[in-house]
Amino acid sequence: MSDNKNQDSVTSDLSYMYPLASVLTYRLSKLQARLNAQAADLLRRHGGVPLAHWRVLLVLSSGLATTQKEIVEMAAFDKGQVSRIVDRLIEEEFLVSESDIDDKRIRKLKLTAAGEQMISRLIPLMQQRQEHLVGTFSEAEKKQLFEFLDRLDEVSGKMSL
Amino acid sequence: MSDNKNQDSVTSDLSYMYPLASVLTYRLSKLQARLNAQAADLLRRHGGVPLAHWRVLLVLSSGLATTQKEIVEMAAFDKGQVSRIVDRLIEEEFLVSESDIDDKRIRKLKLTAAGEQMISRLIPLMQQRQEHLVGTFSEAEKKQLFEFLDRLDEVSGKMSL
DNA sequence: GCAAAAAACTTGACGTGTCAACGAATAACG
DNA sequence: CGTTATTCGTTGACACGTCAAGTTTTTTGC
Repeated sequence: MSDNKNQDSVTSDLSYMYPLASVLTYRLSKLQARLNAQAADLLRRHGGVPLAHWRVLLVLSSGLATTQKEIVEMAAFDKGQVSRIVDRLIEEEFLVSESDIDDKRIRKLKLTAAGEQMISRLIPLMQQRQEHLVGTFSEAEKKQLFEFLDRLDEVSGKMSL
Repeated sequence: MSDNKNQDSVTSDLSYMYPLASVLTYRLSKLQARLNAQAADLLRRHGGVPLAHWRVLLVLSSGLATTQKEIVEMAAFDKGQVSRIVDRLIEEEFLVSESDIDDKRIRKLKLTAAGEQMISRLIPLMQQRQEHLVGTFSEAEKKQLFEFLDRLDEVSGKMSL
């Protein structure tokens, strides 16, 4: 009832100077923002953790990572951010760390019971959300969508101006 | 040569627990990150301003907004952020403001010569970038892509868990 | 072995984004 | 009118994200 409405007029208005792609990046960033807000909101309302913390916990819970380096590699997060988030998660007792015997640089990370509990409580919700998001896409459409994203990934990498 | 590689293994590894959509959000956020980095890099390398500042300047230069409120409406930015960015742009003398005679709450914003110059220097680059991004998409594909985004926008709005 | 390079993590600085509370000015309307 | 509601903008607080420099420990390679 207050601020931003008219998504439509925005894109069409700006488009006279940025025919498509700026509108594309605009659209993508708005979509991203909404998806993040939705996820963060879901996590908050169900007594969860901030979104970025959730993502870290999730990677750990999958068993695919036990160190910060692995988290960074798996999820393409920033290592600095991961370092700080892990600190917080340890403070909040969702994680414990022990230093590796063979390599004292490494923090081996493990979920606590509280951590496990939080994850298993929230995972079903997040899965429902995922279903909700892609539920309207047929298999063929999903495939196409991902192909588009692949192509955008590719061109978003190399550009030398 | 250092940190994150293997986009592929990431998505496929995580997908065992998050069949598609989590991968979708993952993919979108990575794509977003790359696009932003690309734009920010382009702006930085050509002596420009930070990305968010650029976006504000762009809306102003289009003539579609002359007040903060209008910027917020046009671009769906946060008004707090716009307030601070406008402050900085004024400090850096890309903008000037004068208070409206009829409504003393309002800051009427105008680009300075330096502001205009910066915009007109960077716009061609940004346009090239846009071309680069969507250049490989046919008209039909663009249409399809945008239809997908519309649909995702829609479901990303309403969800009550 | 030992110096140099690299790895794992930390820290600082800055930018981006969102939310909510607030102040000042204007508009609504009884 | 004058009170109340609304609007425009500011500010504080916090989460998120990126980059670069710095520490400690391990590896590499003479």
